[in-house]
Amino acid sequence: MTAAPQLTLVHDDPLVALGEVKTVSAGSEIFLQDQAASCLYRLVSGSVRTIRLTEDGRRQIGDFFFAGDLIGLEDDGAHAFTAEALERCEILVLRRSQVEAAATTNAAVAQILFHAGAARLQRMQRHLIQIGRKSAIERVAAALAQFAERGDAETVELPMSRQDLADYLGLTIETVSRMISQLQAHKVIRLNTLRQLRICDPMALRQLAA
Amino acid sequence: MTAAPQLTLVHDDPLVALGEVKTVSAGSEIFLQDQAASCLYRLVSGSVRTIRLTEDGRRQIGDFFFAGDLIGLEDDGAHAFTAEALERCEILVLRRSQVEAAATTNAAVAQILFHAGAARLQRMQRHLIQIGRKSAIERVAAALAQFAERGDAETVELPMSRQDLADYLGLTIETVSRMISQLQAHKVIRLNTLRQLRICDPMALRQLAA
DNA sequence: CGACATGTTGATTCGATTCAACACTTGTGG
DNA sequence: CCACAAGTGTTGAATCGAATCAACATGTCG
Repeated sequence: MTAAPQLTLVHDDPLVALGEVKTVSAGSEIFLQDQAASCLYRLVSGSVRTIRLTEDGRRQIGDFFFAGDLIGLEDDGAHAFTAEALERCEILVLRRSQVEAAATTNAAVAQILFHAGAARLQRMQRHLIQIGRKSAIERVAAALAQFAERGDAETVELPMSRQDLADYLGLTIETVSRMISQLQAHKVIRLNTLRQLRICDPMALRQLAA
Repeated sequence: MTAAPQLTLVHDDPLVALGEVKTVSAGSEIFLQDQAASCLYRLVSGSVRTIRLTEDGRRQIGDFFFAGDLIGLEDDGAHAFTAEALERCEILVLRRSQVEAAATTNAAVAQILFHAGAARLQRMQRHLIQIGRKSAIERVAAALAQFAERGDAETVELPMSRQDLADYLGLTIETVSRMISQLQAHKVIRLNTLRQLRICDPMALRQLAA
């Protein structure tokens, strides 16, 4: 479950031979909603959000991605979401056709795709429960706890805006803000800056995340 | 997107050789939450729901499955959900290890797994948006519209209870009931029985589904 | 420094939940 | 076959949590 360190990842990764690494600047798009999905992307460094905009302007964040994650797996024909770099990113760009071909001859590649796909589905299921059956405070606590798992320290970086968080959790920006304030008031977390916080009471956070 | 007729499916399916068909009676479990996920299941006939129960008793339906669907794809180590037959079902039981092995030598099998996985992810994304960003009436309308796509007639069978629908949509049973009543009052649908309805105004339904 | 974007906080409103009563459907045994 | 009971679904009234509307604070960047 825990991501291998980056360097190891890049060197061991049998996918590396199948594509090339590109650098993407903060805020720019990696692929667009409704575009043909001819590529897969392995995020080498940085962080990415996937967004879907509905006709009437509602916004849903599909997920946030970090180093090691495979992006674009769910898009068979066309991309259902737009992927945007939250900060400067390095991404390994892979032709979908090439990867699928490789998977039939190289068991390691097939393994990677299976596991990445299954992991993706499990993350989405967790996300579904978060959104479908949890209160505002639980959703925010769960999201923070989740980000904390990534960086193993108790210091959590939030590369995304409050609006992103809101659209990820199916809440409004005001509610997210209120819940974060509430967590602070209860000494569960402490904001260093708006985008960086320390988890003071991990137990309480996990409990709230339910 | 539209499921092939059952017979064709079973005969053409390269997975058939890899497993055996079993019959499951209504209400019984196909696999259990947190159980080791050693098998995949191809639903040959009938319908299935996947459920997750949280410690504190909240219930979330992962999805409903119908003939042709592949169940258990998302579960790499252990099953995140319990799968239960909504009615008498025939299921093709496949050893996961065997299928994965077959995928590396048989491109058709690999294809099936990729496509099924991608389709699953896309359904979940749609589900996520439904739950995260839609009102009660939109969620119910979207769910009915979705079921209507399956059976190509305007008559829709609902093999699941109102409670299932509620837990699928992240609503309460009362709200689901109210929304269905409302759709009836507006002549968008008409209940034949509690579990079977006719869509009188497909345009309006699609519009409400947003 | 000043301007604009981002985030916070408060007051009010609104939609969905909760609690409660009632209706319908289904299955069982007398 | 009917009576009854249990399960399932519907409807109404009151409540609650999150959204909305609005003002203000803070952070960021030219």
